[in-house]
Parts: sequence; structure tokens; C-alpha cells
Amino acid sequence: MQLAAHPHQPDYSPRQNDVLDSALRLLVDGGEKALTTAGVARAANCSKESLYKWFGDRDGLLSAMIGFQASKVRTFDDTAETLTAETLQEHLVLFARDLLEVLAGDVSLALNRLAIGQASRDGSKLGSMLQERGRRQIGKRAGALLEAGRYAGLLVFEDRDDAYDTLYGLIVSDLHLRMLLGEDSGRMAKDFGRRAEKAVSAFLRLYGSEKSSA
Amino acid sequence: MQLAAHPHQPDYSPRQNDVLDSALRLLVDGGEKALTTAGVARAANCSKESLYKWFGDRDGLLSAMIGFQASKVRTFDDTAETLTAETLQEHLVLFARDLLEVLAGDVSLALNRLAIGQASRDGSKLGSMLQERGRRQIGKRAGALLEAGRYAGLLVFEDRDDAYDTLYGLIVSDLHLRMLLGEDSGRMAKDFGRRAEKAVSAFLRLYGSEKSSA
DNA sequence: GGCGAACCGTACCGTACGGTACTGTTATTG
DNA sequence: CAATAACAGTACCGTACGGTACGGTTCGCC
Repeated sequence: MQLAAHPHQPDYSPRQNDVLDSALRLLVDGGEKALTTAGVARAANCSKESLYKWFGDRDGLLSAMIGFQASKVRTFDDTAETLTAETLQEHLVLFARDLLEVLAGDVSLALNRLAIGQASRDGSKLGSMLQERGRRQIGKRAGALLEAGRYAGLLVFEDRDDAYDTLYGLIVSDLHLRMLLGEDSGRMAKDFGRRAEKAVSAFLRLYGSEKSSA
Repeated sequence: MQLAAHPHQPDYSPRQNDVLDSALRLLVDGGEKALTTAGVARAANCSKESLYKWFGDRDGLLSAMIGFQASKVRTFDDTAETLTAETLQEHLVLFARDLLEVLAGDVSLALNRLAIGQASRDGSKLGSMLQERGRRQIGKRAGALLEAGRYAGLLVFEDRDDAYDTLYGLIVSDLHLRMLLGEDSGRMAKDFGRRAEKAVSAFLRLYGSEKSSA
């Protein structure tokens, strides 16, 4: 496994982005086994030689796919409006729903499966890369929200990471793993709204100030 | 993928159990890629022909490995003593620590990675098998504990599965996934005790009756 | 027009793996 | 002791895949 020498978003050409798109679709449809270099070349109407020229290696292709996908789902920063108990709850529920929907996405599931499959061998660069660009990014959004809630006197906590960890667990529990194991994610997607509300409700019971439970 | 025709624990011979043990060790050490039929045969000092005679198929071998491992970590039932606030809390913390240690186990991680890798193709029988024999089993223990707590008036909840889902999320959060992605599990193992206590504390704040917060 | 770079399509190579067949060896049974 | 079954060890086969090389085509540039 050899990641790109320049870790700072290599920013591929449009043509190469199209290829990465095809590769991702291939991965989603057929799993890692279907992601052969010949298959990618055929699906993207490019030559294997170009694949190796652009990405150097099959592992380089995988890394590029992860980076490419991560760059597409950039987390948007929440508006820094002044929070009330209601808006904080709304923002938290919105965050929870977004999180669940991202985790349940076809591409997200496929990439996580891919990275987990590679985690045993080599230094598992893919895993840390997914972790870094995936959860860490979305975690920033949650962290900002939590800090804003604390600043407004609506939340009480000492360690922000602990609070976020709790929030994450309440929202996701083992749902992500179950989906990764193949449990039908489409069937349970309809409950995301309800699940998000329950998780946020519990979180506010744990970390909300008296002021927030008006 | 073809599971055994008789799903009720085929119960292999001692010799075959030894082979499955070798295969598990091989899987733990080298990941799925290292789990070749020739490798298993070499590690277990048996012939490939015997492997195919006993397990029929590579997938049959994988299923057998999961069933074999699941049969080894059977969940023990908790003593049905009368619960007090203190003993309930102790039992919950014990459960949490056991859960974390099981999830962080080498073999558990390797098998989960294996099942997740297979989840994309075929009907993902391995995934549901792991789910059934893994979480469902340990969930029974938690369910009994929760029911006992409710019976003793220490816990208040309507849906036991919801309560267990919350407890699970508080204990594990995304720790399991991070370990599956390759984050060093040994380094974080020392925090399991503290993590278990915090999770149970939060759970009791959510679901404990006034009687329990004495 | 001529030239070179980029690139597609394909053929090709080496290897690794799943699965099968064969041979020799041990051990059990009548 | 003879016969049979089980099994280890190994050789073998077909295939699939990662990676490379090469001919042909398009496109931009002088």
C-alpha cells in the first residue's frame, strides 16, 4: 500500500474524476471482488495503462476513490445563529438524520467495507484515511454545534469529545455495523427521523441544562 | 455461498475442530487474504482433499469457522439474584466490560472483517450468522438483566429492545467500527473499565427510577 | 502538413488461488 | 494377515487478476 506522495488532496483532472466515479459505481454494485482493474477500465472506457499511469497502483486507485468521495460530501458548516432550546434541538435532530443518511449511503457502505477488508493487512492507511476524512469532518460540525449549545447555556459538559461520543452512540448504536454486515439498509431508512428524535431527546436529558428543558 | 444443510450446529469432530482452530489463527494473523485453502491445510497438517471433504467448499469452511467460534464464546447466564441499585449497576458494568472485551478480541475482529467483506456479494449469510450468534446471544444476557432491573423497580422502560439499543450505543459508540478499521485496539483496551462505568452511569440516568438513584 | 503527447483497446505475462486427482502411509477390522 | 477406509502430501489444472507492452487513433501545437 502506497498512498500518494502528496497527501494534500491531489485533485485529479475531470477525466480522472469520471473514472473514479465509474469505479465507485462498480464497487457499489459488485463489491470489492468486482473492482478489478480491467473492470474499471472497461466501465470507464479507459485503458488499464492509463489507470496505472494516473493512480500508480491498485491501492493508489482505492485511495483516490476514498479521497474523491470524501471531497464530494464535504460537511457544510451550520449557521452560527444564536441558539434557543428549540433551535438547538432542531439542529441536533437534523445532524442526526444527516449522519444516519450518510452512513446508510451506498457509497459510504461500500467504501467502509473496502477499508475494513484492507484493515488487516498493511498499515491500513485506508482505514485511517476514511476515519480522518469521514467521521472527523462530520465530527467538526457536531463539535461546533455542541460548543454553541454550551455557550448559550443550553448544554453542560466538560469534555466535548466525550459528549460527542455519547451523542454518536445514541444516534447510531450498532446500526452502522448491522448495515455493513448486509442488513437491508433501505428497509430501515424510513425510521431515521424517529430514531434521530429519540437519540437527541436522550442526549438532551443527559447533557441539557435546566434552561434547555423548558 | 452454501451453508450447511443442517443449520443446527453441525458439531464437527475434534480433528476438524483443530483444523478450524488453525484456520482461525491464520485468519487472525494474516487477514482474509492469507486464508487460502493451501495455507489452512499446511497450518493444520491436513490435506486439501480432506478440507473439501469436510467442509465442501471454501465458503463452507468460513461458515464452519464462524459457527465454531460462536460455540466457544457462549454467553453465560447471570445469576438471577434479587437486584439492588448497587448490584444492578455492578452487573451492568460487568456486562459492558465483557461486551467491550469480546468486541475487541482478535478473533471477533477478524471474523467481523471477514463477514463484512463478504456482505456485498451473495446473500451475506455470514453476516446474518454472525449477527444471530453474536449480538443476539449477548443481547439475551443484557435483556434478562434489564428485565430483572425493571422487575425490581430499578429501571423504567417500555420497549426492552429500545433500552438495550441505547445501552449498546452508550457502551460501544463507534469504537467497534474504529477497531475494525484498524485503530489499535490494544492501546484503548485499558480504558474499557472507565468507559463501561461512564456508559452505565449515563444509562442509569436515562432509564433508572428514582429508587435506583439512592 | 508534420510531429509528439495522451490515450484507448487489446494482447500478453507471471502468479496465485480454488478445486481435483493420484500416490503412499497408517490404522482399524474381520 | 489381508482388506478397506481415512488421510497426508503433492502434483496438477483452469481461471482470474495485477501489471506491462504495443499498435492504432485522436488532438493540440509548431
